[in-house]
Amino acid sequence: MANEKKMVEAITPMDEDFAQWYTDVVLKAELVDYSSTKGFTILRPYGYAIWEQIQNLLDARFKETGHENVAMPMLIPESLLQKEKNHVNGFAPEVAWVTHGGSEELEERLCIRPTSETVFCDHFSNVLQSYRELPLLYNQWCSVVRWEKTTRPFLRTREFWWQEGHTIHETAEEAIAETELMLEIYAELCEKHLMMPVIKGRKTEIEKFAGAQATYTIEAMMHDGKALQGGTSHYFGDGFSKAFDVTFTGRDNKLQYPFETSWGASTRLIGGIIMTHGDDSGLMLPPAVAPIQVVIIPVAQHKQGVLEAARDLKNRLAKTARVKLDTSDYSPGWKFSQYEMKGVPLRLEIGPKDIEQNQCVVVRRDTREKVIVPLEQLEMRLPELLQDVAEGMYRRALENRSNKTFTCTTMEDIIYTAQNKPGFIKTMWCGEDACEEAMKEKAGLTSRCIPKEQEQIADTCPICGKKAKVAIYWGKQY
RNA sequence: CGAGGUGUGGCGCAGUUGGUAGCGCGCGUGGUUUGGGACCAUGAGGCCGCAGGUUCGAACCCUGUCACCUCGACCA
Repeated sequence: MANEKKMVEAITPMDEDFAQWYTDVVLKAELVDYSSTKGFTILRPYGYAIWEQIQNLLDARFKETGHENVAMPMLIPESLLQKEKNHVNGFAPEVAWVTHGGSEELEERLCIRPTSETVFCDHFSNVLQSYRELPLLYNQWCSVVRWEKTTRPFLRTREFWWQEGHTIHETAEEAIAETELMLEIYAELCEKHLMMPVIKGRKTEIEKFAGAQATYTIEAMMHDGKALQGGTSHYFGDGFSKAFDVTFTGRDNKLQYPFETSWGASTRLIGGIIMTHGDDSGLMLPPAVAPIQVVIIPVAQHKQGVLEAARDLKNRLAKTARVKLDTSDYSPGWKFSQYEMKGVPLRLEIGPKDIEQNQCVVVRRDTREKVIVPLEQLEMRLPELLQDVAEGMYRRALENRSNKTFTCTTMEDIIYTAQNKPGFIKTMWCGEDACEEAMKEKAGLTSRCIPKEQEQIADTCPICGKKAKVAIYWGKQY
């Protein structure tokens, strides 16, 4: 009977069907809703609030490192998009076009930005005069459109929200340093705030961004062993500058081309949080980005003094954490489940028994451990407990990644592992495109990244047998 | 874009040999409850995805079409 009731809103167990589990969590935690436009989703208040937390953390770091926010047009003339040929080839299959203004057909069709390198370059070419103005360190928060064939909330939608940084520098060294700095900032966001361990590395020629000289990435592993790219940082050299004729007068009074970077992180990170930390009870949010860090649930709230005590706690603790008090008429048990589903890191229960003893019960979302805390100690204990939850989340995520990372030195081993054990496969690689393509055909794996932290696993490439150049991660990606 | 599947109140579903739609959850109202998804009473809510066709009669049969989901190929 009680079971029947549970079934109604139950989340599909992860091990039964991970994809369905994901969809259930996303909808039941009220993060997104589908819209009437295929492939476009609505970020609901709770989902958007998580994004705002991520924005705040990233934006602060961008500002600290000298970047300025700007807003660029969302429509790009076709001729502009065509200027860099690798770039346009990479994006052409997935751009949406505006062909009419009102009832008038446009002379030149306009693409809805899939990314804004071209617009930034065009602008840079208009404003840049002298080396004295460099570097220009710009960022914008916006949404972009890519006409994906199949879509999933957060992971692959036709419109997604992100930030895209675009910078130009006087020298290649400076631009490369910028690319690396931004990758570090993304890694720091993931590791310190989202509690997602990531592998920093470089993309192969095949996997790199259209038009880039080098693409850097942070790769995280989801609970099911698949990879998710958490952010990318590209070094363009002067390729775009030349294509868009961005020039400045150098120190030597000669016309020069600046060196350029771009970097981005998107709402896909939220998908990463869900699939890294979630469990069969639903979402589990890292305290740093949880819109509600502590939910206060009064028990027997109609009894004398309970609501007053709960309100008092809420007011007091508002300075310590993001606190919500739920005084709705649902039963406490219902609220417990509800906020677990929504991933709130800590739950604070206060009822008549607690009030009598001047204490409350705090329950961790990650372990469900109950801690009795004297009311006067809350300001001290809550931050500690939030920290404990965060560390526990990181530890479990790291453990999952370790358990699902396999080192292979032969093709047989790679194929067997790829077919039987979801996760990352680490091997040596000769650096040839042909071997990378063979990996896809034979093992169904794509390269994730050439990790920054290199190690010598073997001397030869397991695919062709020739001398190996680097260690590389393979996997299946979202 | 290939292969498969599903469209019936907000959600999940039932609907027999064709006879004009029902259940659970949720939602509203009143009351009793409250330490792991409470209970009683009462109420609102449905062009059966859409368009044709067959038939005296279609949620059900036929044709077409659209949307969504899953799996592949492509991507943050």
